[in-house]
Amino acid sequence: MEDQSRAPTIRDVAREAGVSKSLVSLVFKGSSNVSYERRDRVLKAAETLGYRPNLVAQSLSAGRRNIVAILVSNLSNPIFAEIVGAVKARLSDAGKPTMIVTAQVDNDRDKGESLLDQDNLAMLRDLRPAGLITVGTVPQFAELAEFTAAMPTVVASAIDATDDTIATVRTDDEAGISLVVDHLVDQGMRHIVFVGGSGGTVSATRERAFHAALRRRGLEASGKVERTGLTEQDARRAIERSLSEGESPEAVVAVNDLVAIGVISALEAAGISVPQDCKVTGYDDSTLAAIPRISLTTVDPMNRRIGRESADELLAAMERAGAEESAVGPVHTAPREVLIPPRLVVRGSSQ
Amino acid sequence: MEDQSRAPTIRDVAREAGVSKSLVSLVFKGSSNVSYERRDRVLKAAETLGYRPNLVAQSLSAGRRNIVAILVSNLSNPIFAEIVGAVKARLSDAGKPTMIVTAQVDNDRDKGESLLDQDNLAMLRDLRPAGLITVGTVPQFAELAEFTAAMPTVVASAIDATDDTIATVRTDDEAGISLVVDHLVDQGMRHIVFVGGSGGTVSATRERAFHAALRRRGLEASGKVERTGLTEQDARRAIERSLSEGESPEAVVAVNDLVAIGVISALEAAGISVPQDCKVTGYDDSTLAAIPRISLTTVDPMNRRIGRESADELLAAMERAGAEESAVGPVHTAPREVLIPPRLVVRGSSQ
DNA sequence: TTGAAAGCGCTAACAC
DNA sequence: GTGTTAGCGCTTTCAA
Repeated sequence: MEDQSRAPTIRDVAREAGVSKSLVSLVFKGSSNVSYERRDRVLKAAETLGYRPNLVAQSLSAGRRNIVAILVSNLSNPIFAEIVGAVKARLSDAGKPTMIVTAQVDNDRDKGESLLDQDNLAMLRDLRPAGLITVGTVPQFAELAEFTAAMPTVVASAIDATDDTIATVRTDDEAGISLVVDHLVDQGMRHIVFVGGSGGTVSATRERAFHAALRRRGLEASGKVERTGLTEQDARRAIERSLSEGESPEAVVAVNDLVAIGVISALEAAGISVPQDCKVTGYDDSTLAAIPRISLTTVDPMNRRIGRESADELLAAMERAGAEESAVGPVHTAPREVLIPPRLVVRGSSQ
Repeated sequence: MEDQSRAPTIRDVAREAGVSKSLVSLVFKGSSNVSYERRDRVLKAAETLGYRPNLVAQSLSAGRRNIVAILVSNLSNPIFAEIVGAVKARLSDAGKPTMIVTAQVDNDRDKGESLLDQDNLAMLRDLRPAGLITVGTVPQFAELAEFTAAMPTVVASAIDATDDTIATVRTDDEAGISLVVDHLVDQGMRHIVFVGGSGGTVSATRERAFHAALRRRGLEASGKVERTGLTEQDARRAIERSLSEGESPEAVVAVNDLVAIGVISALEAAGISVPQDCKVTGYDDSTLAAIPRISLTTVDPMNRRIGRESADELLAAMERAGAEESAVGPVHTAPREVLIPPRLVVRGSSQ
């Protein structure tokens, strides 16, 4: 048993193997310019000592930044778990260690305005990751400029990108909204209301898609829009208010599942039963939607695929960045906006 | 505008202020042994240069480890967001920067067995935080031994602690289960079934509490137990199976909200309506429970309070650890197991 | 191929 | 009070 009082360093390994520090470093970098015999000695020594390179020291020592940071918008959306899982799996396969940190925490003190977690960002910055993948809509995305300027960045499942050096991988909102609108129109629905968020690019995009889809079916006149917050409660209150002052719709296309559930709650509280009197659809295919008591027709954004392709985009961007250094001119290919075709999931709320 | 090509270092600040590196370091540490005039000069210089200490370098340079790590079990439970939010708020107030990382990711490749994310742990280890708070049940908790041995640790909302140097802050399961059992028995229920997980300390603890509560009401004979996985689907299937081979219960106490919802689904699929034919309760007071279509009677574990008190425990433990260094003998107070009294939330599923 | 030496940005004795 | 001097663990020229 070795001395466990302190983690072994590269120096310990060097001594044990009877070589220099630098040689050990080379071996762990996977350099090919090391004789087989010495590489073996080093590896053996590391093994017996239980040596593991110190990532912090690696980060500090200029340049070497192998790790990829995954910045998750927040902890309150289980959807992100799928995306992050897929991202991580892909990156692992490519030999890239990842670090998952959250961008923001739901602090009830500053209710409403969500803020970036500066502590986390500071740490991340000093760690100098080789690349960054943000998952979900990150508040104040522009504040990440020092990251996005310094390393390849991919935005997954959001429309945050502030400039065209950032690739985006997200659901094809147009296609998704089309799916539900067509599904409803095919059943004879004419007076359809879109319930979306009041701010945010996702809501805006889906709202636009809603109008486009109606137009395509020759129904541009009959589309109405209701804007609310993006939670079940907000949606419920907004619909309750709106019901009290107008006629009830034939069908509702909600911007996401949570809002859809709020809509259903409000409708049923007003004696309008779903789907008999009004059909409702969501977007996300969250676990909620599948619960029989809810049984919500929704759009599956294919989160795992979003994650996988985000990782691929980042890998490609990192490769490009690497090539650029050794090339004469910039080998820059414009980063892409990858739209993942979604899938309609029909359940009880719409038929 | 200063040179933006590289982040300013302590050296730049020292030069700008006309002092030595160490003085700058002292100022940023908040040492009182610095003349007012020089402190001011340093602060001014830092300001104009836009200097910010490099956390990685600080971590590496022995000893100084001011940051607290918050290790979140996983990304799929929104409950954790509340706890983490409260932890972070408290720690921030105490001037402790925090870093939130996830312990594990739902990787569908190793379905079933969830594993610790070794990349994240490696990074965390090398960062040498001053303290650790784990939130939720962390798989393979024993593997965190090198952390728990090296720094004050608090387990929030789980029963993971492997030894008595680790404090635990969690819901008082006994009290919580008592609340629901009493609520049901008071309504005349006699044949009550507990549906819990097959592994895991939380399930075991609540199951024990279930029996104790029945005993207290003189009903020890009538309690039955059904063990399943901890998801809605698992629970649904288990109950469907069990219904096909036995009589239906008067009431069900589920180990958590998700399981409760699975139970409700299975019961209603079998034509047993809730709450008319069978009452059901959950545990967690997740956002799900409040949705009108679900309207689940449940136990609110007071997550924000769990978070707050976890932070307090850690702060106390860190203080003790600090004092210990300068004291003659160990000033060790046994770490506590703090039980937070929960609150019954009565909704439609039980009345 | 290998080793020596100079840092990365910061902290912490130790002197002055 | 303030500056000097060693490192923390690692990478990376640059010679040999």
